[in-house]
Amino acid sequence: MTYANALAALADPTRRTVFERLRGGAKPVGEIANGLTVSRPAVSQHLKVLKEARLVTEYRDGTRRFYAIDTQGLEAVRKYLDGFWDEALTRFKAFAESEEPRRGKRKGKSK
Amino acid sequence: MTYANALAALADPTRRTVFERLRGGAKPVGEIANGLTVSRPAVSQHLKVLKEARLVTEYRDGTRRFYAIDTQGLEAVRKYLDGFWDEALTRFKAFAESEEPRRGKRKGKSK
DNA sequence: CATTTGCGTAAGTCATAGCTTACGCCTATC
DNA sequence: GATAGGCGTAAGCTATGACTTACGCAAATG
Repeated sequence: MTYANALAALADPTRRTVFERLRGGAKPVGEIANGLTVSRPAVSQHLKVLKEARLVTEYRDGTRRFYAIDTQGLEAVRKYLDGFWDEALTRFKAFAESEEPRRGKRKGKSK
Repeated sequence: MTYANALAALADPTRRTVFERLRGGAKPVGEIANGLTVSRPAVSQHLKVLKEARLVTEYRDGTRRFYAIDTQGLEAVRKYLDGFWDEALTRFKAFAESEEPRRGKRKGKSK
């Protein structure tokens, strides 16, 4: 059930920011934390969560710890989401959209 | 930023259960809540969150409210995740994997 | 028109998640 | 071998989110 951990990990905004900072490639913790509003220990804690969710990998070089994106967690989430694109689902969706207007008022407001 | 709401919505286990119950097609609230460990009002609150995240749509039939999966939220998340599959990323991943063993100990243990 | 069915919403409780500061462990360097 | 850099972890605080019960509203039903 890695997809569950990955979803929970990606749900937090600052943790997503940490994760997104790894887009360009592997970075040590200090560099990741630099410029963020939260403290460096907070970043360490986020990285721990991301690691357990298979979203990042870690390797050490001297005194530093480099973190890089791990595609395992991403793939797990992707697979989970793909399970909702069944033809049965989209077929129903088409049905609902043609049925709904007859029922009456759809709430057009966004938020 | 719908993907952010969708990720937050899918992070909760019981909310995911609610969402997954819509796989077979649209269902009224009572039917969704039936068999779950949480109360029906709790389900209503979850559906509200899912709706704001564009993960479900709602339409009414008499006194009932039917909920069905909305692919908008799913697509938003999918797009977000796809942004991490850049060639630059996978290229780096290959680099890291060839570089890492030389550095020494990789932590092979899972949890 | 009173009652029932099917919901959403309000209010309040409780657990948890994210943050901080303080501390301690490695590794490198002098 | 002492010092400094780079992190992870522990402990504690606080906000938030998931739940409950109580209530109220709209549509169907008699």
